[in-house]
Amino acid sequence: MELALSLGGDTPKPILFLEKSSSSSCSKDVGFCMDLGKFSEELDEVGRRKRSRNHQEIISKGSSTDHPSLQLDLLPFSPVSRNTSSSQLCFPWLSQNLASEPGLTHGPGGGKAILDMNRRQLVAEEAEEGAALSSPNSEISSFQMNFPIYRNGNLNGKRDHSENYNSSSRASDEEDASARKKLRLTKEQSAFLEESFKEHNTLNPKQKLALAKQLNLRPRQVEVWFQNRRARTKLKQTEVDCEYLKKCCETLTEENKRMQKELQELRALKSSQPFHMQLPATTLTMCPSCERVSTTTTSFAATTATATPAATASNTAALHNNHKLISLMTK
DNA sequence: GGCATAATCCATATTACGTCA
DNA sequence: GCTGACGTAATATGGATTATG
Repeated sequence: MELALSLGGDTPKPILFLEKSSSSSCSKDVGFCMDLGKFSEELDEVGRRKRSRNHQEIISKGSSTDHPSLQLDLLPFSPVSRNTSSSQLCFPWLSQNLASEPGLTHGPGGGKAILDMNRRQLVAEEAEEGAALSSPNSEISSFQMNFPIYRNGNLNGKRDHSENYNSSSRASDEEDASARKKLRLTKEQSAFLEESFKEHNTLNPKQKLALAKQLNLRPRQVEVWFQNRRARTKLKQTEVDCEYLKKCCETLTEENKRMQKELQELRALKSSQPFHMQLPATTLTMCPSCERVSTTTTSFAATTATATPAATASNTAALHNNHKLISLMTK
């Protein structure tokens, strides 16, 4: 399915060619490649979501768009057919559409370059990666965007698995077609994505496409990167929160211990006091004005100490005021 | 307007690959 | 060279939201 990408949908280099062309396969003004890229991505997305459920849905989706020439040929790229021999992957529409495209006048051998690139990549890579990851040696590499593609750490020259992707080794490596490929982003790409993430941790479609174009990645890769980045951020935040709660727990435990100790001391003190000084006095008081009954709990000593007639009268007045307030509030 | 369906985006869990000690 | 740990790209899945008929 993702071979649609090899048409240049998500590949910046062909975009430069094709944006200028008046697309015969696309009725929109956006341009063949951008639109096709979106379509490819949609197919990719839908395929990813639906392929395990019902491949027929992909067909129906494809047929409902403005790109009737694409949908049927994309079907072989379902995981079921991942083991399909790359030599069997014939896409007549690819050569027809590109080679015969009137707008594709990009210098001598340009169309052939694309075809060659596609052919190489068809052989060299899984179809799903298609032309999104173009060979640095491609004739059209001069149209490279700001961020060239480096596979498998080739940037630093630490590893060079490129030979694993050439036709000779790959041809005998058909059984590996089902193996998942993993692109290691370059430092520049990661840094750029990080900067973008700082500005906004979610992407709208335009931003996604722009980033993808600028970084020479597929929009889906940008999307996945942001998803994973959000997940990492959340994970780290969770760790920070966990640490904070852990410290809070420790603090509270310490405080609990301290208060338990204090309680024990108070109990010990209480047991050493005379009985009448120990118990708090709970008294029922009736308000003489509204005849409300309220409970007041004070220490016996405090009760006796403040039980002068004047104080009692003042307390009664205050109590009645409280009752009036309560009555107003509860109305 | 209410409903069903599809499409899209996102979060989350998981897998698998690349790197390094 | 082998191996395990780790980071992370990629995948799978389901929920929420929105658009469409």
